[in-house]
Amino acid sequence: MKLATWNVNSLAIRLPRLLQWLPLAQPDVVCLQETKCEDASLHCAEIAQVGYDAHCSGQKSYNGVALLVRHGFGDVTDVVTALPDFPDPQKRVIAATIAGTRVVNLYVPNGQTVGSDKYRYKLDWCAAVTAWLAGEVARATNIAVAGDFNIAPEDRDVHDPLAWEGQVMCSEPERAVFRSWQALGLVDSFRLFEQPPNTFSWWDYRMLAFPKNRGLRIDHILLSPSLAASCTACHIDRPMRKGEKPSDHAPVIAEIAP
DNA sequence: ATGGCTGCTTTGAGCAGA
Repeated sequence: MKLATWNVNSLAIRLPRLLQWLPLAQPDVVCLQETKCEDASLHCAEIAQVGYDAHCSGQKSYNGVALLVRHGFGDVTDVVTALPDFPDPQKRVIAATIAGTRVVNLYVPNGQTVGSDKYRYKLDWCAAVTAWLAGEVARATNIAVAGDFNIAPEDRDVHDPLAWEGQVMCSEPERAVFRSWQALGLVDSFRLFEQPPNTFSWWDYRMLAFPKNRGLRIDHILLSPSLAASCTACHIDRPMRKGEKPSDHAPVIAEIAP
């Protein structure tokens, strides 16, 4: 399975790029975040034309997640679009069993600033995810948890660790969340392999951050031990951040042998 | 030191993102 995650920052704006990219990258499963559109506006027809079925949990203007599955890849069952015991109008999660692999797609809240109400919401939301994932991991041998985590797990995932020390996305409570998901047995697929230093998945639109490579690695694909054992590659599709109308995030792509 | 961009909004200046 070729599994990708990409925060598109508006599907409506990014649709041409998505439709170009799918046939080139040829992922089997894609986790999209920040679709920013209701389910009826997901352009399923155009996506189907390039060979993908879409399953989504969307809302107008903000948030929204979708799972794209390549035609013929396998059955899609047990679709879930909400966290149990955490009522939330914000659409940030979709999970499905795809060809026997449980795929969980997360758009973790941004958190704004440490100590803010939004930061509290981020930590509470993540705690609800942790409790839910424990059950998901126990039930499924093959499980992948992918998405925009809005957490840079280590200093090497940050262009300027001193400037970011203790800031949102790098704070200790957020990094503890990431480690608690690892403690469930999930493995950071990116770190299974030798990677170039200063490889990031997000760059601010401002401050010439991308040309200066002032970014963070906040988009992740975690794999159960079974999937990690057959994972042959993981990379960040940096060129997707270039050119006309890029998202501020680049896709992360993991390849898992059958 | 601040903000610097992009996308959204009952089309406007303001919010949100990270």
